Amino acid sequence: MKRASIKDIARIAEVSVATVSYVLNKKEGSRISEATKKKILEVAKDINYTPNKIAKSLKMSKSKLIGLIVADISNDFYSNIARSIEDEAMKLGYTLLIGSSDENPEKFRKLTELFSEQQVDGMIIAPVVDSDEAIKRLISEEYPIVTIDRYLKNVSLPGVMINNSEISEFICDHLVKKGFDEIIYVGYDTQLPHLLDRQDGFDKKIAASGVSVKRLLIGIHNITEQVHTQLKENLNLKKKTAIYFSSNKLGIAGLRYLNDNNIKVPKDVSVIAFDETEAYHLFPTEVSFVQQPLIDMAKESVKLLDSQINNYLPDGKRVTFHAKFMERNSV
Amino acid sequence: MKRASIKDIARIAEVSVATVSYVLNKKEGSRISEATKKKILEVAKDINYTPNKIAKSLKMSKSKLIGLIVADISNDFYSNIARSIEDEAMKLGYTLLIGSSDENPEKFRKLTELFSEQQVDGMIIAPVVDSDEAIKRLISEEYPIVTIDRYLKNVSLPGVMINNSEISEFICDHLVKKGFDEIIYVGYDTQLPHLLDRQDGFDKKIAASGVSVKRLLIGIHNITEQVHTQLKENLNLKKKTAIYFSSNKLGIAGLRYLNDNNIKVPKDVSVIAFDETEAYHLFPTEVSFVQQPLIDMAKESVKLLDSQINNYLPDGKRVTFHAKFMERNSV
DNA sequence: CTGAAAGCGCTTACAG
DNA sequence: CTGAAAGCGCTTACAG
Repeated sequence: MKRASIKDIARIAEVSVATVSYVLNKKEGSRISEATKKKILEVAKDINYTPNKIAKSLKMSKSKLIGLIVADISNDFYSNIARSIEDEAMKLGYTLLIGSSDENPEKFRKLTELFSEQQVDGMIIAPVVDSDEAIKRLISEEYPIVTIDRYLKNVSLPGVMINNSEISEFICDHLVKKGFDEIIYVGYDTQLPHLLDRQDGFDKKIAASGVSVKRLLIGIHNITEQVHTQLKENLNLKKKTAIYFSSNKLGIAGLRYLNDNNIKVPKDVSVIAFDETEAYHLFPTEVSFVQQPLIDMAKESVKLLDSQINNYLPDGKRVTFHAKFMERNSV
Repeated sequence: MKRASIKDIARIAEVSVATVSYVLNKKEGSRISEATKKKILEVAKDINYTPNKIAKSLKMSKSKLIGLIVADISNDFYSNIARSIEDEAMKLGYTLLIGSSDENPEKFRKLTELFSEQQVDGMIIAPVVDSDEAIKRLISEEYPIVTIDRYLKNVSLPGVMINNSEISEFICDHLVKKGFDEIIYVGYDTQLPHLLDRQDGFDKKIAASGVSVKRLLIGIHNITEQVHTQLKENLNLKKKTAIYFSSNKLGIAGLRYLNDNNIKVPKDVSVIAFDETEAYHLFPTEVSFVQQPLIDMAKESVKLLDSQINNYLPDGKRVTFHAKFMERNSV
């Protein structure tokens, strides 16, 4: 698997490696005769030359690699983000390294380390709980980073996110106005700021409304089982109830519970979920959901990273996108 | 963002870079005194040293990078595969580059080129139609490659796949035995061998059965719309009909059509789908489906690649996994 | 218009 | 037990 190098081209074309490099990189400044140019290009083609980007990276201290750390690439939400990031990154000439943290700070740290050792030019990350130290380490090394979806409480980093609190306020208001006896908030038992925001927005409005409320907080493992157990214990069909699922996983788990137990939506209970997934469309009733502008967020995250890499970004710029309530038939 | 190198460690610890390298790599052969060892490790920690894998890669001609080319990372099927590949790759010390081909041979070729220039140690690929040339190019460069999900007709490459033909035969038999008037096969209008196999298995059995059959072959773009149109035109509810959707995308599109048009499963029509997705569980009826052992396939693909990279694999080894029919309530 | 040379950060065979 | 040196495949300031 020994591949041709510019040295080989130089030898065969009887020029110096410098000249080869100039020609291959189409540098304008240095005028090379058309004759040698042509010869070099021919030889390159003949011997199937492909540049070694690793060597170039080493010399240039630029790898054109960016690292993406998500919680789990097999989660619809993140795989959709990854796809848009991939497209945008390619446009700007970057190749994408991907890793999943599983919400585990140790895995997260290892990924940052790995990516940093691979000399990625920057990282797009979805921080996990207790990842502050790993991130501070990156910052101290002046690593370009952009957060996506999530953000850090104590560190100001460029990033993209949605208006979590506001959209939850809106959803809560919407449900309150419909006159439910009880509203159930299904969220995670977590310290992730963006999820706390989601809950806070809801809490603020529900408190003001006086409507009866239950909060089911789910641990991040065995989500499906936990959601089932909690709903079983807490869902009272005698009351006119609405459930607000604050993530796609929670929504899917909850809808599955309703389906399995033959609970009709919106007849027996009303539902609003978070994030879009094809599954919502296959449910007996089309599910109303909160839609994040994933493509725009992903694209913006790459742009933010790219400007950081090229040093023309004011520190800590955070871009907030607006989530949209997509009303269907589940309320 | 200038990071410390072994040169810096050498200078501060007052030893040679060779010695630093030996210590950091814990080479046993060369005995270094405990004192210098300790000193070097201390200095390394003090100045926050992290190895530059790009430099190492260049020297060693091994990048510990592997490239994964799927059709679309935002497709559930591939993101699940990617996740398992990621886990297995990490275990073996590889980092994963990911790219989506969109079934486009030109994009596919670009990705192979990109990955090859980035000096990945090998690639796991889902070939697209007309990608033979790009792949032959890789082979001529003796690039370790493993195919996943799909395979090539004219080139013998190590890879993992399922028994596409057999499982379709099984599904067809199963439906024939249930005594349907008509069976509709929904597949792709494509030349991809593994999908043709899927269709061939079905065709073989349906021909022998004498049951009335329709084949709806869908182009790879605007799948949802096409499936809707085709089903609208071809689904005759007066006959006792079963539909076999031969991919997850087709299944989801088809089930959505049935849902939107209030067609009941299995009362009005019976359904079997391919691949697992959460969406199948949210459908009014639990959908019977063909399950591929994704995790095992993904793990095996990494192992195959790793053995190829390390040169202890007989050429062209192909591993066929057995898909499983998961019977639910949709027939 | 073209080339010799230094250097990016590593590893390792060799010498002492 | 330790170091000097070569080399992986590039780029580029400099000289001619």
